[in-house]
Amino acid sequence: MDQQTQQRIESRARIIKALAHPTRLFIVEQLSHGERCVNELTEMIGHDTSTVSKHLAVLKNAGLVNDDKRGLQVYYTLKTPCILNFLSCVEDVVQANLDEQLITAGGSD
Amino acid sequence: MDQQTQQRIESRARIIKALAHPTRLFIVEQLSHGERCVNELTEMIGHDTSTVSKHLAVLKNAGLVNDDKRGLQVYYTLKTPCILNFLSCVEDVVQANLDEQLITAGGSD
DNA sequence: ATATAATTTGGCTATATTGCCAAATAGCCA
DNA sequence: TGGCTATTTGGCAATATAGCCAAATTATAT
Repeated sequence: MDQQTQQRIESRARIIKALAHPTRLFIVEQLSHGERCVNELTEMIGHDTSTVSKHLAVLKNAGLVNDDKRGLQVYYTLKTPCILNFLSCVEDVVQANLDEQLITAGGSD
Repeated sequence: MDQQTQQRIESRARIIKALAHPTRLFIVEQLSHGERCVNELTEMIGHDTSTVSKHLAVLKNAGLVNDDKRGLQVYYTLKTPCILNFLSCVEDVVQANLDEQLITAGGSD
């Protein structure tokens, strides 16, 4: 594997990693409905504000969200709507896995 | 956040997590060109066979690949082609990030 | 200036992940 | 059976991640 391939793959992995956490997926889903400030997200998520803030920092670092400070609040928005298509693909996999489990469970043993 | 939402999101995160590693992304990319056995992948990746085998187990557990033992080899195939669309979206984000860095680097300071 | 509210940062512990080595397993062939 | 090859499994050490609390930062209003 040449170095260019390596780097390309690592860039991608960094972004996917940023999405690979339930809380951050939830945030992305919320932002797909419009901007949200840290406080709103924190209330929905039920973790410490600092934890939510750190998750947002991860998403921002990956280039997935933008932040916009207005007054005391910082409003976050989704930067890349195509992420949502990605998520619907992931949902297909979830469904396929469930179907398979049904088949496995229902099959002869 | 109700329990159903929680579970849905965790299912998704599990799958995304399986993709969130350079080696596993590389494997998925290779499999998009056709089936590969563990040995072939190991040679390309340059890690221990056991390491590659464990990465493959992660992908399999997430329902992303199938394995098929034929003789001594185990051949792995991609189970969900839509994953590739997902990756092309990720690539868009990579590009957007790069572009932004160029702008930032070139901007006035 | 002070008080208050929203957010971020630093620091800590607990847990999870990665990669290696060694050993176990599975299939083929003599 | 015994040897050989491909793959998986177990176990360990190093590193990364997540969450909490406390403290710092930023903006508003009195």
